[in-house]
Amino acid sequence: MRQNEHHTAIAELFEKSHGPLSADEIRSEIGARNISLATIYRILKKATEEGDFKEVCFSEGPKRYEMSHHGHHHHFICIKCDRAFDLEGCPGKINSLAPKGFEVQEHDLLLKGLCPDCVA
Amino acid sequence: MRQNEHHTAIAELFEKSHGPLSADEIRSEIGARNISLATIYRILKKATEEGDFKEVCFSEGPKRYEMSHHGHHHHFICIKCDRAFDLEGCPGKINSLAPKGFEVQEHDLLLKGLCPDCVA
DNA sequence: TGAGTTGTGAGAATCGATTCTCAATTATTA
DNA sequence: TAATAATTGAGAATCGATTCTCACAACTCA
Repeated sequence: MRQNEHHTAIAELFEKSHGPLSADEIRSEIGARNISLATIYRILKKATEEGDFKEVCFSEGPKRYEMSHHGHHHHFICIKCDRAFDLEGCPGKINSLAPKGFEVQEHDLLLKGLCPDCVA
Repeated sequence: MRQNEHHTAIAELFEKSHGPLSADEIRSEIGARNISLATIYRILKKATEEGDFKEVCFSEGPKRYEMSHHGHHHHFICIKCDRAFDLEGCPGKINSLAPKGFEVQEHDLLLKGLCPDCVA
């Protein structure tokens, strides 16, 4: 596969994914024999710089990535299977939690618990 | 200093701090000549296990710690000086962002931007 | 086709954070 | 006090994540 194909394959993965994926998750999904981690990181870095993909950092674990054209949203992470899920919506007024003097530029919200698969 | 004194010194740091501190920040505050990182990590680990201190993980950077007797609250992190600050309050209903089937156990909220010192 | 360019895999190297090792120090106990 | 036990600092070792290296393979296009 060539760079563009890799890029496309990863973008397709994102589109059908429940949430952001880590380099390692991408590798497992694509199939370890078909792409090396180094290449995945190269694609991710390039696409992130170009604005196609977006980094999503959680408090623990590796960085994850998603398509950057998603609107503002938050995530749920399963404490059992470690998968991340997109959540729709965002409670307003979050930024007003900061006292005067602080200049809020963005906020992250992460819910943790069990995903439907792991609840069962 | 002996273990209890270290513990006490760190707890006092927390009490007068604006927010959670990393091992390295604790070291700078206490004074590098008086305590080694290894010892700080030892104290932090022990006190965390015993429930005195609590880990606070942000998406980037090292773990930070705070007194565990603080009530539920969130944090602000300054993108310039990297310091973390406690925020009071929490918008309710956050957990209801998760769709049916998800079992929410906790949530983290992090505001990012410039602290008063760095705005100036 | 062939010279030059670009992309690749595999594994080594690096990164920051944290933990481990171990000899030296300090406390505790008999 | 002497023997024993616990704690410490300094730096080495380790950790998972990511980046780098480099020989090789696959493109480009004249």
